[in-house]
Order: sequence, then structure tokens, then C-alpha cells
Amino acid sequence: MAYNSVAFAALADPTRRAVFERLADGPRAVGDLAEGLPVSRPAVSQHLKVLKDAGLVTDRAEGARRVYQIDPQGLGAMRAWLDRFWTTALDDFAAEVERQAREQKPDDGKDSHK
Amino acid sequence: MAYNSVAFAALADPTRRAVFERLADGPRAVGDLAEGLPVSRPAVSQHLKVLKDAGLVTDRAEGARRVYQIDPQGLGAMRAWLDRFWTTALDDFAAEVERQAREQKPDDGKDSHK
DNA sequence: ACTTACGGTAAGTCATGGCTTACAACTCTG
DNA sequence: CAGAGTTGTAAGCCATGACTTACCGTAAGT
Repeated sequence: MAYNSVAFAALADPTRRAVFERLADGPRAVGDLAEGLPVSRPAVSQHLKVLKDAGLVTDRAEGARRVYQIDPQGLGAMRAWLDRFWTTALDDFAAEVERQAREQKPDDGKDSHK
Repeated sequence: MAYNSVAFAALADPTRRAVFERLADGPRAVGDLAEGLPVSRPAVSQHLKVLKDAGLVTDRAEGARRVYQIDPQGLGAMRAWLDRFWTTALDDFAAEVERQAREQKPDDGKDSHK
């Protein structure tokens, strides 16, 4: 419930989004994620902690390595939050278009014959 | 296209999300939005600029006042971005559950030898 | 034209957080 | 057991950004 509040902050950082996008190809270990990214491995480790706290990824031990993968939980919370505004946004947008149309031709009575 | 990159950063801030949520009730003016929030009016104005640049709100002049409302554009971009990971996340999650189940009872027929 | 209301912008302060290097803990291999 | 490989954490530096007050432009009312 309180997940989305941290989730948006988690995905706000470009580097963190890059890490998250890499996880879209499937589960990966930390060092594997780090190489190719323009930041150090500890930085990636810190980013993964933030993503984990946001409920966006999960981690499991695999020998000496630690494998991370995308967690549907945080993702679902964000989708739900956005959907709360989706219909409202569309309604407001439609109303705005209508408003502008009335502004364009104020002579309109009731029936526009063409 | 490049909208979602700024959109997540825009919704990362709690105050900005509060402003955005207030807009869910319908279009409002700046001063109207400001009162009730724990920050000054210029702060709200700055937040609205960020939300506007992110394609999350639109503004129109209404006399001396400026009315803001939610814009479907940025919202749609975010939904699209999240949906790219949604199916992947569910697949990975299902695979993880399956993996843990195999770990619990290694006598299963699939790969019982090690 | 003067005054009031509304809102965007500039300048400056201060906390947040992203990055680095250094170090500690843990696992596997020889 | 020793050494290499893999990862999390601590400490410190520094850029970003959220907030404030002060100011300016614009629009309506008298």
C-alpha cells in the first residue's frame, strides 16, 4: 500500500532505471549487472537495495553470488496508482477539447447545420 | 517518447504527488491548490512547472488565474513503460516459485540426480 | 490610473542522495 | 586452510533540488 510512494522515487533515478531495464531480460547477479554500466559495482549494489525496499525486485542467494529479478508487487502497485488518474485524465481532456471548441464558435445555438 | 524519463522524477516528490492527486478531483487554479498544502505558493508554482514539463499536466489562462489539469499524455507514457515489464515480471515470478518448489522436494522426477 | 488579486521568476539556503574508495563478511575452489 | 571471487556496508565528497522571501508582470475591479 505504501509501496508506490517509494517506488516512484526508486525509478526516478536514470541509473536505477537502467539497472531495472537490464533485469527485464531475466534474473541476473550484481557483478553481471554492474559491467556495462557507467558506475561502480558498489553503486549498483546500493541501487538494488533501493529497488528492493521499493518492492520492485527480489533477491536470492545462489552460491557466493546474489541473483536479482523483477518483482511484480511494486510494479502492480504503481500500475494501480496510475490507473486511479487515468479515467479522470481522459475525462478532463475531453472536457477541455469541448471547452475550446465552444470558445472557437460562440455563435452556436443548439443545432449546427452544415 | 522521452516523457517517462522525467515523469517518474516528477512523481518522485511527495509534495508534487500531493499536488497531482488534488488535480484528480478536477481542474484547479494555483492558489487554490496551494492552500491546504504545507508549502508556499511559489513552491507549488515550481512543482507545477515540473509536472508540466513532464507532460503530466496542462495549463490554461482563465482571466488573471491559471487553471491546471491532468494531462493523459505523460500518464499514458508511464503506463506504457510499466507494461513493458509487467509480463516479464510475472513470468520471472512464476519461474521463481517453480524453482523454490523444486528446491523443497529434490526427489522430483525432473532433475533428481546431482 | 490606482489598487488589489494572481502567479511566474530570481536568488540564496540547506537537506537529500548518488558516487567513489576502502573494508568486512561470506562462499567456493585448490 | 589459503586464496580468489562476489557482494554488502561505512565514510566522505559533491551535485541536485526543494523550499523560502522578494520582486515583477499581468489582469480585473473601483
